Amino acid sequence: MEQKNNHFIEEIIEQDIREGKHGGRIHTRFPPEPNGYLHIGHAKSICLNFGLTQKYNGKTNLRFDDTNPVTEDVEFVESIQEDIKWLGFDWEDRLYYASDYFPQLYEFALQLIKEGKAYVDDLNSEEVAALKGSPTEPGKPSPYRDRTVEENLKLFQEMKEGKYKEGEKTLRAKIDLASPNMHMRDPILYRILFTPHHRTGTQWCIYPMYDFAHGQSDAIEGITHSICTLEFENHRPLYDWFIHELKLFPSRQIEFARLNLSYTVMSKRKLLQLVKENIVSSWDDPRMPSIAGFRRRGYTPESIRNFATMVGVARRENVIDLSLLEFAIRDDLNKKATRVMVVLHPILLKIINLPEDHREDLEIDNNPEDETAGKHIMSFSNMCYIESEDFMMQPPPKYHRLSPGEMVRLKGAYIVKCESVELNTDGSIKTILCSYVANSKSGNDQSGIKVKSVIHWVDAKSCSDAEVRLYDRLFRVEDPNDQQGDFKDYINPDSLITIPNAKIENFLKTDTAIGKSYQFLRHGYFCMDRDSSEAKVVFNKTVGLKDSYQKSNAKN
RNA sequence: UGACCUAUGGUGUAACGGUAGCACACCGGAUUUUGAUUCCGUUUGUUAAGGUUCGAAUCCUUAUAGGUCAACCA
Repeated sequence: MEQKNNHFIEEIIEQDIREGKHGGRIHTRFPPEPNGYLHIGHAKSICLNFGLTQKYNGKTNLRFDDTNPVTEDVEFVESIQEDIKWLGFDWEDRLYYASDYFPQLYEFALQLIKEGKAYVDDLNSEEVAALKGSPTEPGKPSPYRDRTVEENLKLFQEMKEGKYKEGEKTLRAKIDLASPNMHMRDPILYRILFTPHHRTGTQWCIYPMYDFAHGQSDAIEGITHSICTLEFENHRPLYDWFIHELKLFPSRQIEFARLNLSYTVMSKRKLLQLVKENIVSSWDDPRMPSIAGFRRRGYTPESIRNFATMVGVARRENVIDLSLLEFAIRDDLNKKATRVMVVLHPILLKIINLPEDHREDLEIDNNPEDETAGKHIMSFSNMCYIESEDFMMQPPPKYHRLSPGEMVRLKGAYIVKCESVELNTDGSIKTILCSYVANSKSGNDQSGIKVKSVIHWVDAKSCSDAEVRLYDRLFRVEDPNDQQGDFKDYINPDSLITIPNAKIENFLKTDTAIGKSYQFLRHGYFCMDRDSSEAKVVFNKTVGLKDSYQKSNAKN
């Protein structure tokens, strides 16, 4: 899916190339914190960063911004790498960690102290906050702001040696307490933390703040275009201050608007809450907007990359319609997915003018969109299951499916006519009794009969059972963040409906592998879930087919 | 009521002072052995008011609305 017009970041890059900035070199990075799984918003950023360097022949680093050992974990380091690879991007040999730079960052801190531009503060967090002022009032200096260089050097050394407790001391930059930008009011550079780090263990007990690590990490790696989301815009003057004071490589930070998707939440905190409180089964629950969730749901990397292109890159806040993502996956799977027949809510149909022992093999197209996809065999007898909603005793107007006296085609098989029904004692339908039109065989129809509808079916004598999990949007409201009360009050109670005994054609039992996508004819796209076993196959609904009949019904 | 940022159909996103276009959604129609796909078409928009200009979505001013910032989180 090519985009014709450049977005604003491409414009900046092309101008830099024209002007020969950094010798025309383009180098970006994707800098996740390993404290959760990646979500679709990260996917946008990954596609942006790696996509840009593919387009302009540059390089993209993967760098873990792991400056807070309290929340970070190797589980996330691993899942993040897996998700980026799955999306189809490669950082080659450029896997870095901000923690790799701890020694150098420490030297940077010493440099600032020696120049009188940083000081050790004894105030606790409440006291610091109290003196910081507010956006409309200037801050006040800490009583420790004017310590001598020697004293600061000694105290910072002692902080590093573990002589002080967590929270007892911090290192702060000495910038401007009256700045209208709160980030310039003597930001904290280092804090004391005794939690072991997932990579450096107990080697350090002082850790740089993100603001003191991120920009310098970019500079160390020679990142030319440091792309991040809008909320870091106010931090840029601080990063530029560090670059200037420490005389570092001048990476240029460019901010863009993060992705928001309707009917879901995107904050890591809220996603973590859904997992921790068992509202979803795991980080890769198919209802989660995590990359792992979409993967398990049956989304393809191509569809997500196309989606990322279609949403565009700009600087205004946005909420993308879920329907655009659904379009992207339907568009991709329509071209790729093998068509099979699965009956979700079966009702028995018996063909009365066929012998009890009739058996016939029919050839079914694997994909009418792809001539090279071939065919598969489906067996046919005098008994089959059809979808219960494809039959009505008293059909409403414009109902094209089966009802008494009416004809439909069984997809890939014959035209059948409903002659009567057999009822259970409670009045419900036990069996639909039909005659079939012998010379109407699919592909060789001599009957001349035109039917209004073609319905799917499976052979009742050879089909198997499968569990089918029908997924729908996780939230009932478009913007769960913008509601009264807790966002969890707006969970869609029907976001998962499990059908324990759907009827699947035999081919599907033997052909499938975990993660493989199919189109269940007239239903939607499904893929085999990792919960499948020999005894029971499980399918996840990726997305439904568009359904103009249901839509017109909903209107009436 | 501080600083910074943003404002184009329902949702996104283009138009680089010169015909407001594209995608999704929506609504019609054609085709169809998936009420799918495909194809065709309709409707819908420059936040407001001034200014500059032959000409403004675009430049300037003001207003309005929204976002970000006062973690020892990132």
